[in-house]
Amino acid sequence: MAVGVKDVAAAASVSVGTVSNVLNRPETVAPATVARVQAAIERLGFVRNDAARQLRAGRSRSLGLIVLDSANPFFAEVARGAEERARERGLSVLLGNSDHDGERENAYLDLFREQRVNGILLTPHGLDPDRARMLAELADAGLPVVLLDAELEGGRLPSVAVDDVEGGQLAVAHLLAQGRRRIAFVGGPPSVRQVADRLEGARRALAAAPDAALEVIECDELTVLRGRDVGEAIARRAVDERPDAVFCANDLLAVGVLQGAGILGSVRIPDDLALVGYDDIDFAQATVVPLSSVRQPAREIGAAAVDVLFSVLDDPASEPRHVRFRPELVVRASSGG
Amino acid sequence: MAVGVKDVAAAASVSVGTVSNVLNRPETVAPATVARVQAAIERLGFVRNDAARQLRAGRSRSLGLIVLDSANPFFAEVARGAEERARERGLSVLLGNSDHDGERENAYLDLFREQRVNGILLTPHGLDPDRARMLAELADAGLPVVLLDAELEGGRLPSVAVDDVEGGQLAVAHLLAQGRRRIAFVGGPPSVRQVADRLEGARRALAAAPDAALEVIECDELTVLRGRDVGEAIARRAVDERPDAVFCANDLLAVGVLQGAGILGSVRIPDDLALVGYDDIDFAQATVVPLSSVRQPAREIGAAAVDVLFSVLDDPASEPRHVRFRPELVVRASSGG
DNA sequence: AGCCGGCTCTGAAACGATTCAAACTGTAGT
DNA sequence: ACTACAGTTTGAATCGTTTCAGAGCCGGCT
Repeated sequence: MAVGVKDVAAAASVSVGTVSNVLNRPETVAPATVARVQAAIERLGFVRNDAARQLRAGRSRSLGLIVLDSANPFFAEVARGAEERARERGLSVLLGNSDHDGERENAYLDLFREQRVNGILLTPHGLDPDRARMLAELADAGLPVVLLDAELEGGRLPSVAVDDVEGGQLAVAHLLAQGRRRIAFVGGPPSVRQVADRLEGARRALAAAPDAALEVIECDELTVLRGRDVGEAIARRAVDERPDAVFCANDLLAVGVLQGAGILGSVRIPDDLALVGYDDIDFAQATVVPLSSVRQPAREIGAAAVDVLFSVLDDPASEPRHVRFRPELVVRASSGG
Repeated sequence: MAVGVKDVAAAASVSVGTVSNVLNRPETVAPATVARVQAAIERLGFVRNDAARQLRAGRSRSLGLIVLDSANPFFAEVARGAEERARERGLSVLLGNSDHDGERENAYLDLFREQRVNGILLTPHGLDPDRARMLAELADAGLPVVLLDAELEGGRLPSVAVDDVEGGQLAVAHLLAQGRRRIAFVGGPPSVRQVADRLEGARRALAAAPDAALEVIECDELTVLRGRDVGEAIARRAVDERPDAVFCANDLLAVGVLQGAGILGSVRIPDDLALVGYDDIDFAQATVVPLSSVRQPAREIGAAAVDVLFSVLDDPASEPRHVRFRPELVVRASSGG
C-alpha cells in the first residue's frame, strides 16, 4: 500500500539516493534519469512521507502560532499575515487557539514542541514574571518565542506589538482638536492590557488640555450590547450632564453607543456627541454614521512577527528585537471629520 | 542538545523500551520505575519527537481542514467545531485557507498528504466532475475526504452540508406568512452555489402563493456596500413600485439594505419593507432594527464533519454518509415578528 | 525441587527519507 | 597509453521512537 522511495527506485531502476536527488536537487541528476524517475513517481502515486523527512532533518518546516481567539477578526488577519509571510519563506503555520485559557496555551506549546516547529508566535493570555521566565527558558532551549500583541519591559523576549497608548492618545487628541472638552472613555475590564493602555493614552492626551475633563465609564465586556446600554444611559442624562465626545475601547462598543445614544436616544452624532472606536473593523465604515476608528495593521503585524522570528533563527545571539507598530487614526463622519 | 529516549533510558538506568512504556502505557511499568523515568525526563528536559513517532506509527495524529475563507466568521466557527470534536478524539486539526483558489486548495491537499493526515475536511472551491473524480481517487487511495458545506449528487464522497434551498424557502415562506406579496431576492453572483440554492428555495416558497411575485435583484458581491446601493435604489422607486419584503443572500447585504433603504432612504422597516438575511452573524441582532436571519449551525457542522470522517475511518467500505443540517429561521424585528 | 503464571524489563528491528563518501563513466589533455 | 576531472550514480548509515518476542524474577502450587 505505502509506496516509498525504495519502490520508486526499483521501478525506475535507480538507487534510492538518486530518487532523493530527483526530489530535492534535480539539477544534479541527468535529465533522462529525472524523467524516468518522475514517470515512476507518477505511475506508483508516490507521496513523500514528511515525518521521515523531518526526522532526518531534525526540524520541521513549520512554525506555531497561538492566538487568543481565532474568531476575532483582528487575530484572523494577523494569522493570515503570518501565514503569507511564512509561505514566502517556505514554512507552513500551525494555528492554535488558546481561547484566553492558560491550559490550552500550554497544551499548544507542548504540541508545537513535539512537532519541532522552528519557532512560536504567541499572543500570551497573561504574562506574569514566572510565565515570562518559562518562555525565555524555552527560547534558550532552542525554541524561539516571539510575543505577539504583547511586550515585555525587561525584554528578553522579542516582540511585535502595536502601541495602544499611542492609539488612545491619537483618538482623544483628535477629539480635543475638534473642540470637544467633555470626553468619556468607555471600556473594560481594566485588567485587559489593551484596555488599560488605551485609557492611559486618553489620559495623556488630556494632559495637554487643562480645560478638558475625562470621565471613565467602565463596562465588563467589549460588545455591541454593552455599548448600547452605555449609549442609552448617556442619552437619558440631562443635556448638560452629557459628554460631548466618547472614545470606546473597541469598535463593537462604539457601534453600540452609536445605536443606543444616536438612534434610539436621538442624540445627534457627531453634532451632540463625537464618537471614536478602535480596531477599524470592516463594519466601522458601514454603520449608519460611518465610524471613526483607530486602525491596527493586523496583517503587517503577523508578517513582522515572522520576520522577527527569522532574525532570531538567523542569529540566536542577537539582541531581541522589539517591533512596535503605530496605530493610525481613521477619521470618518462620527467624529465630524 | 537533542535529548532522546536513549538519553533518558541511560539516565534512569532502564532500557529504551521501558521509557517508551512509561510514555505510552505507564500502567504496565512498576510505579517506582515510572517515578525514576519521569524524574529523568524532567531533569533532562526531554520532549518527544513527534516526527519519529509518526514515522513509526505510519500515520499522523491530525486531520486537515481546508476552508474557502478563514476570515469569514461562518468558517471560523466551523473550524472551531471541528477542532473541538477532533480534540475529543485525540487528533489535532491542521487548518488551510484556500481563499477560493484552486491552486492553493491543491497545495494544501498535497501538504496534508505528505503529512499523512488521517483525513481531510474540504470546502471545495469548485466541484466539477473531474475534480470530484480526483477526490474520490484520493479516498480510494486511503485518504478519506469529507465535503464540507457542499454535496455531490452522485454521492461517492461523504458530505456535511446545510440545505440552502430549505433556508431560502423558510425565509420567504415566513415573509409570505406575514402577508407580504411583493418579494425581492437580493444576491449574487448566481454562480455561487449557496446563492443559487437560496434563490431556488425562495422560488419554491413562492409557488405556494400564486398571488405573490418575486423580483431578483442581482449583485456582484455579498457586501454591506452593495446592499446599501440596492437599498437606496429601492428607496428611490415610486412607492407602488417597491417590494414590500426583501430576502438577502447574506446578512451583510441585509445590513446594507437596512441602512440604504431604512435609514438613509426613510423607508420604514419592517412596516414598509420586511427584511430577512442569511447566516445570523453576531451583528444581526445588534443592528438598529434587529435583523431576522437564517441561522446555520456552524459549529455543529464542523463537529459533524469530524464524526463522518471517523465513521469512514472505522469502516472504509461503508456507504458514504450525507449529513444535511436544517437551517433555522430567527425572527427579529426587521420582519415584524 | 520443579513448574507455572504473572509481572517487569530488555534491546534489536523497523518505519522511510536524506546524506555523503566512494565508485563509476566518459572525455579531454599530455 | 595514462592521468585528471567533471558529471552521475550508488547504498549503507542515520535520525528517534515504538514494537514485540523473549528473558528474568518471584511467589505459589504440586
